[in-house]
Amino acid sequence: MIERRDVFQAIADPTRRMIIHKLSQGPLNITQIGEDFGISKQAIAKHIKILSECGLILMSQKGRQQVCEARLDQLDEVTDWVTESRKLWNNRFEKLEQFLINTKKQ
Amino acid sequence: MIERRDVFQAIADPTRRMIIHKLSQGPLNITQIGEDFGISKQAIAKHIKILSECGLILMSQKGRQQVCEARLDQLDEVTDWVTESRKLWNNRFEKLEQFLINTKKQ
DNA sequence: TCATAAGACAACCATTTGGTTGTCTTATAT
DNA sequence: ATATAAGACAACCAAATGGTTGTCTTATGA
Repeated sequence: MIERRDVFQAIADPTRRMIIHKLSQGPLNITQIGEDFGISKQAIAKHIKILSECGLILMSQKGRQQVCEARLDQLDEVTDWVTESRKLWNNRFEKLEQFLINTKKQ
Repeated sequence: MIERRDVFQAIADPTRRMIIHKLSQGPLNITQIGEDFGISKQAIAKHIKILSECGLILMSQKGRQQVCEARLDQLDEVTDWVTESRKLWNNRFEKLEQFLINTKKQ
């Protein structure tokens, strides 16, 4: 099995997508993030760990609080892959056409 | 736990991303997709099932072959979410600014 | 015609995932 | 000064994931 724990896997979980959405509007600590979610603070902390491990959020200490800040540049990896796949997909007919031309030649 | 098995989860696996990449260039049957991957045909078939379940590929019978064709429109869901999050994130300073203005007023 | 290749179906397995609870440390606010 | 809130750390758990192998059915091509 190949190394996982990348941006794609990070945004695969709906809870983590909601966390990112929430943090997009400004930094929050772990307790604040946990509000509105029906899960324990520990569960949130685990999600935070995953998100920070792949660079989607930045942590900073502020007293006893752990402040989380979104850092969405890494999402480029996702849009890049989608764009690339879409590009290939849109060209798929050209490939077919080329094949038909080559076949006719013979 | 919330319902998973969506496009985000489908593209979370690197093998499935490679399958999509391969199919972006034209339809293939399951055996053909399996070539170059170091895993069993059955494993490939499982990935195909997941991808077709969330509409990223279309299946069609051709004799005893199962032909798979990419259908990447569903990836909009991903780009839409990324775009939306990015938009919020880019506006986060305006929010802060507004807060500071309101604070000064008092 | 008949061996064979394509793939469905099922059982199984180890690891990962997403969550829980409990204990411990340490800043903070009254 | 001290109760308390924030969160780290660890152990635990059920379910999901990504893979395997074996058997069975059925089109196909020599």
